[in-house]
Amino acid sequence: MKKIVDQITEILGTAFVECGYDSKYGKTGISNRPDLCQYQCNGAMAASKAYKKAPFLIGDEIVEKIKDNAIFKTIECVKPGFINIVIEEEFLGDYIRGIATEDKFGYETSATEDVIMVDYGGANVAKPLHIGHLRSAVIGESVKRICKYTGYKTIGDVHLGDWGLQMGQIIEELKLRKPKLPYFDENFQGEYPEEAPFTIEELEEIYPCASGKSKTDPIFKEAAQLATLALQNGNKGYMAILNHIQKVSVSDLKKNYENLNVYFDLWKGESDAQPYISNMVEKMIKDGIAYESQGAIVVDIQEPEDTKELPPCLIRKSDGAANYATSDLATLVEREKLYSPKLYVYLADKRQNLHYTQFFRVAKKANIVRPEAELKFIGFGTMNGKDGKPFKTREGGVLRLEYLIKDIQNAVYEKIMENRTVEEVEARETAKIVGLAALKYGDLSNQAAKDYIFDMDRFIAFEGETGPYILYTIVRIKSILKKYKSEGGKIEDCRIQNPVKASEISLYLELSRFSEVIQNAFDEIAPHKICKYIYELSNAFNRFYHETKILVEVDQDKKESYLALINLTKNVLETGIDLLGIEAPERM
RNA sequence: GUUUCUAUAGUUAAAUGGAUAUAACGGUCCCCUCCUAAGGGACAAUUGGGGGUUCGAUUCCCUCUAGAAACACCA
Repeated sequence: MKKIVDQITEILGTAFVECGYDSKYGKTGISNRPDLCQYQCNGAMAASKAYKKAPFLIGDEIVEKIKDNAIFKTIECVKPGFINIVIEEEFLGDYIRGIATEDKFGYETSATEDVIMVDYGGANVAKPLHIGHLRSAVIGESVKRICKYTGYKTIGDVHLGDWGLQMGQIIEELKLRKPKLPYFDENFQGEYPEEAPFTIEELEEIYPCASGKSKTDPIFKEAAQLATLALQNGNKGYMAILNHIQKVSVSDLKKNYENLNVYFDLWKGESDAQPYISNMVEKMIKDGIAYESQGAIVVDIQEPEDTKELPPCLIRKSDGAANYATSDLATLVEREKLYSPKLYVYLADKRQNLHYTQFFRVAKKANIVRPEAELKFIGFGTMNGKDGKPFKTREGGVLRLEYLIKDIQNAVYEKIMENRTVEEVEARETAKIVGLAALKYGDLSNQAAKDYIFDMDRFIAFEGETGPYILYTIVRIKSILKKYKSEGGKIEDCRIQNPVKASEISLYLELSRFSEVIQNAFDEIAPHKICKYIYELSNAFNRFYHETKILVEVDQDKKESYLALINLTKNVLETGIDLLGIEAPERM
C-alpha cells in the first residue's frame, strides 16, 4: 500500500509540474508542528530560489491547484512558504482499514532475491560471553530482523573468533597440562578420541591463564606463536584440538545466545576461511596489489581523492601467519562464492573503524567482492557505568553477560513482587521476559554509534521510554481483548470506523506511519528509530485509552471499531518489538 | 605527532537543512464510582566558544576548547 506521505507527495509533485516547476519540490513529510498540521511540504521555499519567485506565491499556486482534492481536509500556504496539510478522517480511516487487512500492515517489500549478510555476535571460542558482546548481539539481531522484514534474504553469521594466536595459546597450555594426549604425539596414527579432553568450564579457565602467561612469559609466547603457525599449516593433532574446542564452545554459546533471543543462521568461524587464504594472497601478489614490506605482505589502500593519510593494510605477517584482515578477507571469498550478497553489514565496536575501512578497501581493490556489492560497517559505542567509564564489576573485572542478565531479571522480579500479588512462578517467568526487554530496549533505543550509560533503575522503570512501558501497553491491550473474547465477542468481526476524537486521530496517524518507519530504520540501519516509534505509538494508545471507555461503549459500531483499532495497535507493537528481538508476556 | 568519533534542559537521550529544538527521568501541581494509577494532564528548564555557506543551521564547512578512541605483524 502506498504510504500516505508518498500519496501526498505525488499529488503535490504533480501540482508543482503543472505549475511549471520540478516535481521534486512536492516532497512531503510528517509535520514537526502537530499543533498546526499533520503533514508539511517545504518545497515552495526550495523552489523559490531556483525559479526566483517569492515562496508564498509558489505555495499559493500549488494550494489553489489541489485544494479541492478529497483527501485534504485543509491545505494552506503559510508565512514564509510552508504548505500545511490536514487530511480527511475518511481518507485516514480508509488507509487504516487497509493496513489492518494487508500483509505487513501495507509495507511494500523490496521483494527481491538479493541477499544481505549480517556479521555480528563476534564471540570467541573458549571464552564466555561478557558484556562487551552484548551490543553486537542485540543490535545485530535487530538489524538482521529489520533487513529480513523488508523482504531481503538475510543471513546472520556469528563469525566466531576461532583462529589466530589465541588458539595457539590454548594448545600450548593444554600441552603443558596434559602432554600425554595423543594430539601431541607426532607419531600417532590412529583415530583421535571423539570426546573432548576438557569441559567448557576447564576451557574457560585455560584460556585466560594461557593468555596471561603469554604476556609475561616470552618462552611461552614463542611456543604459542609456533603452535599457531603449525595449526595454520594444518597440523593434524592441533586441528583435532581446534575441532574439540569449537564443538564444546559452540553448544555453550548457542545456549547463551538463545537466552538472549539471538539466533544465527550460520555458525562459521575465522578458521573456515583458512582454505581460501593462500590462493587469495598469492593472487593479490600476482596482480601487483600486494607487496612485501618489512617482511610482511601489505596492500596500499590510499586513493588519490583521499585528503587524509591511510596506513596500508597488512594481510600476511612476516612469520607467514594470517591475521585479522587476512581471515576477514578470506571469509569474503567464501561468502561471495556461496551467497553473493548485495549488502554486507558488519557490527563491531567502533574502535575497529580503521580495520574495517582498510579491509573494505582491499576487498574492493582486489576484486574479492563484486563491484556492486556494498560493504557497511556499523560501529557501536561502549556500554558505560554510571561514572561514564566502561562497565566493570565491583572488583574491576569484566562482567559475564549471563550475570548481567540475571541481575536485571532479579531486579525486575523484586519489582513485580513488591507491586502485585502474583504467583512466584509466574513472576519469575514474567521477570525473565521483562528483564531481557528492559536490557535490550535500553541498549537499542540509543543510536548505535554512541556510548551509553547502563542505568539499571532507569531501564527497568515502568515509566518513560523503557522496554517495560512498551510491554505494559501491549499487555494492557491484550487484557481488554481477552475480556471481550471471554464475553463471547469476536475480534475478527470488528470493523474500524473513521476516527472522530483528537486522541483517536492521533492514534490513527501513528499507525499510518508504520511503513515509513520501517523503511527509514532499514535505510539507515537504525533500530533506535523503531524504538522511538513504538514508544510514540504506545503513548498515542495510552492517551486514547485514558479517555475512551472501550468495553462499556453502548454504540456497538463504535465499540467494535475501538476493539479492532486496539487490536491493530497491538499487532503493530508486537511486530515492532519482534524487530527488536523482544517478546511480550501475557500479563505483568 | 597523525587521524577518527563525541559535545543538546539538573540527568539520560531524540531531531531527511525548516516554523516556537523533542521526549523521558528528576522538580512543582492536578486527575481514579471507570477495561491494570505499572496510567493521564499542566508548568519551569537546553544546542560547548567563535567564524562561514544558506531565505533558514543542532544538522553542512573552517577554527578553538573539552572528552573518548585508533594508528602494521592482538583479534
